[in-house]
Amino acid sequence: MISQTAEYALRAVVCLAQNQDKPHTTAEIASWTKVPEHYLSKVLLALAKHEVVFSKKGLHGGYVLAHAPENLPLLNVINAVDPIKNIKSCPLKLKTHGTNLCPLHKKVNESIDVMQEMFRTSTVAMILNEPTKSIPLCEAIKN
Amino acid sequence: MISQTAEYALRAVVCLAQNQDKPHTTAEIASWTKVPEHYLSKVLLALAKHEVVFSKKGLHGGYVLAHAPENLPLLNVINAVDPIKNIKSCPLKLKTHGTNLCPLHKKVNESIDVMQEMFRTSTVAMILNEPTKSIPLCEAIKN
DNA sequence: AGATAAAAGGATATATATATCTTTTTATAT
DNA sequence: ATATAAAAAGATATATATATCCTTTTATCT
Repeated sequence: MISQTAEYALRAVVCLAQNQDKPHTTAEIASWTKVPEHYLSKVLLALAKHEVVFSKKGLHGGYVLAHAPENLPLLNVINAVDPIKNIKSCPLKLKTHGTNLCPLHKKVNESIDVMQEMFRTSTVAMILNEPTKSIPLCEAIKN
Repeated sequence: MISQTAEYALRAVVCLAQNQDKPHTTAEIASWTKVPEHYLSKVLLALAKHEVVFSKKGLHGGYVLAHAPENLPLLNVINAVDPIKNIKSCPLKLKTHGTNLCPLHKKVNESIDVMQEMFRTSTVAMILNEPTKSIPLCEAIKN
């Protein structure tokens, strides 16, 4: 339901949230998240453009989170790379429908709304703090 | 959130549900639903393979619904052409995670579940019967 | 049986998403 | 100032989804 690119973006952001000590390079993040490095570079670019992350150029540069994990909904991350878009008007371009969606498209739209709402109300902090055996991106397992 | 192909499939099925008098040809359905005819032909093939529709070959043939609209969840239509798949195991192939998803992938999976549930509990009949000004696929508007 | 209408199937084209590689620009530290 | 590390940008490749066209098979009617 979310694109591969959005999944990559989420991984990168979770990774940065787990390592807020200093900027991290694309290469580092790629290795941790198992995302193809040069593709990740584009993903991080998009995240920077949307101010989800902050990029620091030059020596000892890299990427850092632009917001505290508590203030960073997953939806913002997804929308930076692959926006979840509502249906605004009839996909069949039926003139009489226009912006008044028929039941079919209302239902499809409703599902999009629900999805947005789920990701809007889930922050990166929630992902980090949820009690679990499997730590995101890490082989380690809690006891 | 659902693919173009899934949208086409939904349109075709709603169209057949609105016209259950006799089999309808790919060309007819294409014209009503505004789906590219030759692409629709493949979509209908997939729907037939999954027994969502029934195909009748030869003269006066075409496609008919294989089930009453009341017994046809939208999910069945979508899954015939573009299955909504849950995440079964860690996308990073982390050995220690395996089938025990981390919070990030649990959340993503949860959103997939919700989506499935919405389309599972919505039937084609519900789409047809919902009171509305905009009738699916039709320019006509109710008063 | 023959003509015809329709689905089924195969081959190909186009567009979009995903991925890789190389060069350029920018900032930092010495 | 210079060297270096890093992001940014550009160009290209690959894969997948979407779309089109053409041929073959199947069923129906006269």
